[in-house]
Amino acid sequence: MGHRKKDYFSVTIEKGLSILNLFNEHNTRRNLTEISRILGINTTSIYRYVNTLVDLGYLQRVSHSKAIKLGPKALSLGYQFLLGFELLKTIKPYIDKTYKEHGITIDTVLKEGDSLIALYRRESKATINFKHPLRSETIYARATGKVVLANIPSHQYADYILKTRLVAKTANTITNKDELDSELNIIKKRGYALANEEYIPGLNAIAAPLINFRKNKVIGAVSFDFPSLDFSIDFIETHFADVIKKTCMDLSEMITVADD
Amino acid sequence: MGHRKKDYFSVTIEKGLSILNLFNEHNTRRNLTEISRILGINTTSIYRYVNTLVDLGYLQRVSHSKAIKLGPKALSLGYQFLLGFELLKTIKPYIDKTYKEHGITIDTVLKEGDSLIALYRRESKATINFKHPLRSETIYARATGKVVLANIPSHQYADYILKTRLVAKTANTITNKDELDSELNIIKKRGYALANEEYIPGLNAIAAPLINFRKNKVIGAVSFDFPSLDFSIDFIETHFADVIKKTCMDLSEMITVADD
DNA sequence: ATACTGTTTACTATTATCGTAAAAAAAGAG
DNA sequence: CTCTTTTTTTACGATAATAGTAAACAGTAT
Repeated sequence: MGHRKKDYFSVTIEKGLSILNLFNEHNTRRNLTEISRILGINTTSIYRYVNTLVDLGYLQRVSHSKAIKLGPKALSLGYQFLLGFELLKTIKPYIDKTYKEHGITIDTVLKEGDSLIALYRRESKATINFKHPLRSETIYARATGKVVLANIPSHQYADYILKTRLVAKTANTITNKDELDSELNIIKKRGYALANEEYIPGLNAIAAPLINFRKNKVIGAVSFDFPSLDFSIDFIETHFADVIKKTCMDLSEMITVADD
Repeated sequence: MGHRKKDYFSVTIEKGLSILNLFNEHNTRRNLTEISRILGINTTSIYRYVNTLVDLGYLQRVSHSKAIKLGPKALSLGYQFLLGFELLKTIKPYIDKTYKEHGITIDTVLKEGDSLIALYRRESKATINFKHPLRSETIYARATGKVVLANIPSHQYADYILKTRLVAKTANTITNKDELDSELNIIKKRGYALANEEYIPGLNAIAAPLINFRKNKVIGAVSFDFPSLDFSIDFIETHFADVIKKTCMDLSEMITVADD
């Protein structure tokens, strides 16, 4: 019986990748025990896996220490992934063009389960560098997240809202489910979402959804981000609502065509 | 006996990663048989592995076709790798600063076995976009490669030159071993390498090595790239030799400290 | 010295994977 | 549309890879 998730699934590969996933911007170094503890896998197994990954060059031992860090192979695989990701290739030129036209910060995200994944970002020099995470779970607090939630099928939203606790990221985060409901209704109708410092203090945003028209499914969102000090929500809405709707409509068409 | 490379090495992980490695800028889609053929692994095994990677989100089936492409998990892992790679974090601010000061195209590469891996690149707007590969094997034809070769231990160079056939990338590529030898001697002495359209027609470059002083080992190189039409080799040498030497000296110090 | 924490090695039982073979599903040809 | 060819998916027994215990080893702190 074992605990194989299903047939034709390789648990070993899953474990190997879960190790690589432990390394990121905030955790550049880890040791065996730490990895073993986090993943709940026997030290000896971790030893074997890490050894393998070191041999292959994806990980590297830090000299004179037991710490392990990412190796050069990881770097080149990283670049390969970015360059080989079709959706990114499709949207990048268009985002770049829009960025040049308006000189604003543009954030593109992809829906993955109940999270958002950073797809591509261009930053206005004027903006303070707001640090968005690569993957964010608190999607109800972001313009991109709200516009995604507003466009998923209602049963899917019901599931989501049932298991999600609305935690305040800032003073403005919507933490009441009824309030979120009616906000999402408005968003769905008008085709874009606004976020008034709901995610990060000092950050205002407007977002519209990316839709695969063939499957009639929301797959992500695009947002324009502004420092709230210089750009009020009203100003953003009057000046950028049409732009972002147009941007997302164009991108959605490109995506639908590219996605077969 | 099997064919385990050694104990404490997981063949399965190696295979899983070799599949992911097949996807890149030029090959965004592949099918099972293709993967099986390239890697020389049984179709059924590939089926299991690909299934796993699809389940985990690293790969994605293209709808209404048997093709497979990279999935969102691959994208986020890609970003994670770039952000989590310590060396990149260390050198990036300095390269950015140098870029801003001089407004030239700067290429940073890492030595990995007998290849060079792209570490970080800033491009001058003025330059035509020369497409450097992420990983290049013909290192004897590049300024960065030559400066690396000039600084590896002589026995290592002997090994390298024995197994390498010097193929002409352009009319100017050095394809004679004796000629390369004396060129490398000069490079070693003066501390920087010049490449006069040896790699890509129309591209001139000057490069200096990145050295880990503690281990006394060359780990990569930095080059400034110029369109040969506007920048002669002589001009580049007189104006940028000192700059690149200083740049690499500073970076080498940072690297030595950061690398424990 | 001694205890403590973390890494590496040795060694079998277990079970995941391999690989043959055959069924099913697509794709292509006529 | 039918037949052929190619590709994907399932089934299953043999085999070899991995898990995991236990113990040795290395490094660090007390």
